[in-house]
Amino acid sequence: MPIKNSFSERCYALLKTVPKGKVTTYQSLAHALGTQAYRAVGTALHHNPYAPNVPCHRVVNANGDLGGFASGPKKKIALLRQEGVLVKGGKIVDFEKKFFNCKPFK
DNA sequence: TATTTGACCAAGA
DNA sequence: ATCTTGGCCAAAT
Repeated sequence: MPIKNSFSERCYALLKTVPKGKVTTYQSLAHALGTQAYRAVGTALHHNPYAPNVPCHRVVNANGDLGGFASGPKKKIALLRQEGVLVKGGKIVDFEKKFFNCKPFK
């Protein structure tokens, strides 16, 4: 019973569309999904049942801060670094350049 | 069904 | 600049 049309599933689907080397925000994801539930997005990603399949490390806070990560912030920084996104002092370097605004999800 | 919680955000002090 | 407060909405209990 694979296909579940829950809010979380939509988050993952949309998140998979974020290109490598870019980051998005919880707010952008939620807004693209047609809701204001930034927090619900965070909750969904924390569960993260599609672990490596979904690039949950590309999601950061709207103010350019690193945000959270289930396996610890170090891991998240390392993954971002591999994709060319640098993190300094818990902040995304050149956040505005790396930011990817999600398009509305059908 | 109701209450609580959370990988958030924005505004105020 | 930091800290507190209120608000948003889905998922878990």
